[in-house]
Amino acid sequence: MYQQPRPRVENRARTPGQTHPTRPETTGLAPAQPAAEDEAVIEMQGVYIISVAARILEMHPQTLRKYERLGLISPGRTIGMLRLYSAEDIKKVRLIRYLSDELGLNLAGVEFALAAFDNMSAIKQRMSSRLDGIPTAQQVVQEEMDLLFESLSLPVGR
Amino acid sequence: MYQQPRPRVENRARTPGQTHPTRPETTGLAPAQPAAEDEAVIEMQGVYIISVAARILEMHPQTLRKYERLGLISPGRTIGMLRLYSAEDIKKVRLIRYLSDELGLNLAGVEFALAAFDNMSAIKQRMSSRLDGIPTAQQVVQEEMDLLFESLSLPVGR
DNA sequence: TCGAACTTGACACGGATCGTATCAGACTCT
DNA sequence: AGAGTCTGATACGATCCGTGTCAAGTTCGA
Repeated sequence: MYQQPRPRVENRARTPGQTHPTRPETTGLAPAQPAAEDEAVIEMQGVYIISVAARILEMHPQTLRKYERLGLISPGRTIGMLRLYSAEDIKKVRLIRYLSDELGLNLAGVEFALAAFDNMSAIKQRMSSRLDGIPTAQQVVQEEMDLLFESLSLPVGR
Repeated sequence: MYQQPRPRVENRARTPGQTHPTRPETTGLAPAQPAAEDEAVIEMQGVYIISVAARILEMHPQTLRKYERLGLISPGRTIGMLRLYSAEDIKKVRLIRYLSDELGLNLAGVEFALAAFDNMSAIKQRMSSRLDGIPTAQQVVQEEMDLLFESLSLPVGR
């Protein structure tokens, strides 16, 4: 049914606390689609409230909230502060779950891996940019960095 | 009889079917340092048996053995199979402890981080090598990759 | 406006991990 | 000979993680 055991460590990464979330004014995020029975329809919308996202991912809603509390994901919000999970968010949760379940990382490790992944992407971008006039070198960097991503058992596209 | 808890690296090939650490004949694993006759093998320039290494690191010997069992470190051996920790090994244990204690990674995360680090070093090397004729590009790669190491809070020199 | 579903924080559980500790029996090295 | 190390096995107390529940308040579609 649900998930099995996980490793350890719980820590930082949190936005400055407030007793209650402040609504971001008139932020016009598209409201979640009402609960249609057909999940295919729901998936096509690309934005889901937590209960739908949890169902899609087959994970407990509390787990998704915890991931957010730890700063691993940052789903959008409705004007009324309801969480809205985009396709990107769903994808990221799947990556988190892979790192946790398959590789056995705890959440601190997941945080580290995600940061490493982001930094690698950024550096790859910077190198490519700085090698603008040298296509040969750009090619090399492209190939090798993709190799690096592969070696970490991480999907290249995020 | 070996690792079950997690799909983890279990290596350090050992001759199977032997009751106990079999000494690999007279040619087997030599101490980390080639020359061995002089003085006790134990005390040679930066090479320590487990009890000494544990004292230096202020860690439990069993913890060091566990790290080795998980493939995180690979100390040398005397002809009699006693573990010999080189300065490099000590350094690596300190890195492991940093990742574990300071960053909160579990051992699976440490394994991931060490692998990532090794892969990054290797890729950096490969890029530099392939950019042999383009010193400008080599410079860029050098700088950016060092930046990447820094961003991971990892010591550049291993 | 009603009610379902959401928000928050808090607390607790079972299982797993990790460092530490101990045991017995065999072996190494001074 | 004796201290120290080797092996595998077992066990412990903390801690972590996913899950679950609770109360009290809010949001939003119908």
